[in-house]
Amino acid sequence: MTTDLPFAFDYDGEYFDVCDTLECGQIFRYQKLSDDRYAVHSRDKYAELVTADGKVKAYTDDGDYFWKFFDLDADYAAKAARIGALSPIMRAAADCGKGIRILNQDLTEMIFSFIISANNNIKRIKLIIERVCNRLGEDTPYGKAFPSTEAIAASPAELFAHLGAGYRDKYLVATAQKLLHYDLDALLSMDTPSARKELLTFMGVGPKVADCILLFGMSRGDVFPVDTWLKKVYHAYFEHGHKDSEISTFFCNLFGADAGLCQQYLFYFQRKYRQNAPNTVQ
DNA sequence: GGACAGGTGCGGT
DNA sequence: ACCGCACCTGTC
Repeated sequence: MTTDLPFAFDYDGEYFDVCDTLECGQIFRYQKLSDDRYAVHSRDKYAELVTADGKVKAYTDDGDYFWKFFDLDADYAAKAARIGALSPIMRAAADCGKGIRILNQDLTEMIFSFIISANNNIKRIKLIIERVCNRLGEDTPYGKAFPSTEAIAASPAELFAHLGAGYRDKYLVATAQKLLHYDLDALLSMDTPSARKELLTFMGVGPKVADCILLFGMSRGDVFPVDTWLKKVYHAYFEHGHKDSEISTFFCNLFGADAGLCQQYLFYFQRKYRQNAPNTVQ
């Protein structure tokens, strides 16, 4: 245990699996310390989570923040039961991923993180974000904070290329400069379709990244990010009639307000049991 | 060495 | 509005 990190709360583990929650593609700033211990960074905050005897214990300076971060007020037993009742495949996916929580993360951090995630794999995304934080983030008692919009906007694009972001370098700077004079509270107050349309005007944000920002950074459960894994899921377990660009809408119509959690269950299910064809990302 | 995974921007239609 | 290609890095 990191020294002088206070105990904050514990939570029954049946519907809160730290490993499954952190490793299903919604967050990139975490480390596995051992089989039952994980470290998590969000903004300038830090927590360690220890799983033992069917319970998760959180150690952090800001228990309120991480309680909300892990969505612990929501009833995932009810959600998983409702989703599992939809079909045999959703039953299997919900049973497999019932420990997943949809994280409530920082909006700005999600925008930059998922721009980096585009056309990229989790291992490399984690590495690039870590380098960006080390280079531009403020010091905290437990490591670097996620960089400010100002710090990213003031950096030359070449810096991000040098840190491994490749051709996404200019997307980061362009979006940071746009956000300098942007009202994110207005974005947060929009309905989901309007906010999605607005996010699509950000450089480096397409349909998939916009849906990830809405789901993980704006607490919008009624979106369904479609990446290559979900395209495989669609063709393997659902239909064949839709073009790739229509798959997200198909799943949103099917799952409604639960679409985002259904996506996480299916993503995790596919990665856990069906990781034959695409990159085996670790 | 060469193919390919991984989403978005852009130019052409 | 839709389609096809370029883009960067890592892995097989």
